[in-house]
Amino acid sequence: MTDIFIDAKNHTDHQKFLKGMELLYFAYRDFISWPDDVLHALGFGRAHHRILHFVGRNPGLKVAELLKLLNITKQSLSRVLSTLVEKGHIRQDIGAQDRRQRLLYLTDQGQKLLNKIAEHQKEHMLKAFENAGDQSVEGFWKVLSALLADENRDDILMRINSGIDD
Amino acid sequence: MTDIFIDAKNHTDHQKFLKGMELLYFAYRDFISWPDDVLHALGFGRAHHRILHFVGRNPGLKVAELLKLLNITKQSLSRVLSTLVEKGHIRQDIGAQDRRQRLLYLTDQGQKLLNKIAEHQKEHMLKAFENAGDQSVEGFWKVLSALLADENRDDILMRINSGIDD
DNA sequence: TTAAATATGTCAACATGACTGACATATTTA
DNA sequence: TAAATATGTCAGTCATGTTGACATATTTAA
Repeated sequence: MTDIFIDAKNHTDHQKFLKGMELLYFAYRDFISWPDDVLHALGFGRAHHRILHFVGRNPGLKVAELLKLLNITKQSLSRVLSTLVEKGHIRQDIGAQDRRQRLLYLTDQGQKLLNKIAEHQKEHMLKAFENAGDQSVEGFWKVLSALLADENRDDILMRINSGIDD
Repeated sequence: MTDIFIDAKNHTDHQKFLKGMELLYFAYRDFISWPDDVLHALGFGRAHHRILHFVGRNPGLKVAELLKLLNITKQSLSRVLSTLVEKGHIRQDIGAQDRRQRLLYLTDQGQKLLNKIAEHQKEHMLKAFENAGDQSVEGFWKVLSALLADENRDDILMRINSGIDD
């Protein structure tokens, strides 16, 4: 690919917009929609994966926090979360200070499932990062951070970066 | 935000993966899911938007090409495309060389609708690009290009870059 | 010239993951 | 003790995808 296709200065605003929009659409699609045998064999879908992911990343997450992260209603969450609890992938502990709260944790089984699911995506993304180079990865992060909704940005960046500087 | 949160060298592979994955998820979601009054008032959804977009970008697109771009079945496309044709936003011309083909074009009405829909997203993305800077935008494009599925990459990049060097 | 392949469209049934509205229970707070 | 809060559940709906079967018009190949 010749440089003209990457050099942002050679693009009009409208071309930048179209390119960003289309690349984001196709790349997101290709990244999330791989043949997901593991999940499907268990009767799970992407909604289950998302819950496993965020509970794995935030052990002790409260139901209300998960709802806010996923930006869905409790009725939507209920069906999906219930099956994960029933099948022993997620554990719900009663809150220590507030006994109304349910604190969510992955069970060992849930952790194993999550690891298995993530394998392919991890490989895919790290290969892309390697091909693009560290400087491009930093640009990728910067643009994505800027694309976040203003109301969400601080919250999300804090969550995402927690643990990086440990 | 201190530099440590952006410097890729300070991340382990697993941290890079998690950060890329979550940022991509949240940024994509925030970018596509704005309060879409214009579409909704007409009884249209995101599927309609996608068709308007790709037909607008590729005038004379064949149905088969659109199906391949969107990666959906013709049955799925049918419902959505039909309503767009019925309501006068898309025109289907019979192919000149091959009369079995239907070549898709936006009508003036369709073009107006698309412009209206794109307004907010264009503003959102260009503001993000401005905040991040041209160098980051180039990194953003590079990583997204690398994230495309290998089978799709050449095709998609050719489409996306067509018109940039005119 | 006819048979097969191709491009498109349509009917029907189903899956997933969202939504709204109404209501129930347990627990904490004012 | 009453109100607010955190969670859960029932029931119905919607948007968008899927598979399978079949129909029509047109082009291509034997």
